[in-house]
Amino acid sequence: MTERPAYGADDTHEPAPRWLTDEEQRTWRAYLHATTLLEDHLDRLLQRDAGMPHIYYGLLVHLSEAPRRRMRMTDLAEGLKITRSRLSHAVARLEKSGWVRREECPSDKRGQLAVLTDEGFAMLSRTAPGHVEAVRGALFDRLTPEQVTQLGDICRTIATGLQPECGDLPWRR
Amino acid sequence: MTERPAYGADDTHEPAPRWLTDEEQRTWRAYLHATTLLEDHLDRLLQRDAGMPHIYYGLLVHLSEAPRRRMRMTDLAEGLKITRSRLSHAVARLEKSGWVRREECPSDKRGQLAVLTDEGFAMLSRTAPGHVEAVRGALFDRLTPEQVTQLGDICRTIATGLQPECGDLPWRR
DNA sequence: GTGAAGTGCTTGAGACTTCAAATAAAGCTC
DNA sequence: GAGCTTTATTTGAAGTCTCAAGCACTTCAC
Repeated sequence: MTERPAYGADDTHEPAPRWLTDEEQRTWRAYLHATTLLEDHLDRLLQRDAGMPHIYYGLLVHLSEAPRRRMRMTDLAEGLKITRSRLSHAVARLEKSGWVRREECPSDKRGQLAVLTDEGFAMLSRTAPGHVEAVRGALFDRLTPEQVTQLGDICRTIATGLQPECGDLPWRR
Repeated sequence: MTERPAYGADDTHEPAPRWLTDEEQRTWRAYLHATTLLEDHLDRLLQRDAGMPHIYYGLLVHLSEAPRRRMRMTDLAEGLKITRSRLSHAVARLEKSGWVRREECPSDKRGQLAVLTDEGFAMLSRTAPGHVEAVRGALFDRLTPEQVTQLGDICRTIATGLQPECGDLPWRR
């Protein structure tokens, strides 16, 4: 994607782009393939077993772990690393399915709480084992324990660098 | 997502699910956060600079490297790890923008070739340096060379396990 | 308090993805 | 070479995501 290309004819006076090395390039493509395939795979499985894409499923899991199984919309969006708008649409959809319910926030009249319903909880109970197996089968059963540690470190580094609050670093242009 | 949960009440006679360990769980969440944030980040940048999501950009790059800058639809879909249907829609959109053109396949009348236009090539030349910088800034400049190697190995392992042809392994249920 | 600015959340339109169904051309078998 | 199956691709509808407004409430400063 970001390779030292045949294009990028360097007759401008821009500073020469630091193209990716061969290894970086191979790694980048492997990353794109792995993440594309894994997301598709999990989406397909959860669509079949729970009738929703896996980000929606993650939303329900997140709620299930919150005190009283409810959270402010903004906190939920931050926890899931998605925009409020996307969350709003997602909750609307999950509300229609009956897995989530909205409640007014007592302390702030602008606020809304997303609440996991009993039906939602029951659905998680049913589908969680299958989902764990899918994640294991695609990821953890294929990696060595060292690789799991490495992947965790790498992902934390990437995620940290992309948190919204780091929004105006130079490479964000 | 796939944790040892409060739900999953184990009063059934199913085999006990192998819940994720703490470290696996942390790694899994870090993975989800990193991939979500990185995809959003690159999408936003490329939407701004090239007017398309980064998978479409990847499509153009892939074409730019092919002999005569053209490829059969099916090969392109496989190379990008996306479905033919998605590719079909994507090419239709890129055709409207003028970056890609379709051609009949001489050897197989069912076939179509996606061809990168000169305008598409020029657009890549313009935007590639910025895109490399974005990928570097978010990923390679933050990882050690060892981590880049590790990430490559890990992603290749994941991707290999999810190739379409491995479609009927037990954990795919 | 009152107005200005900020925060929390939703909405609608347009773009993208998925899934299932449709078309058209190969290839295979008798 | 006539059917049957398979392969290559497209289409349309339904669902999801993004972006830019929009509305309602809160906070801050005077």
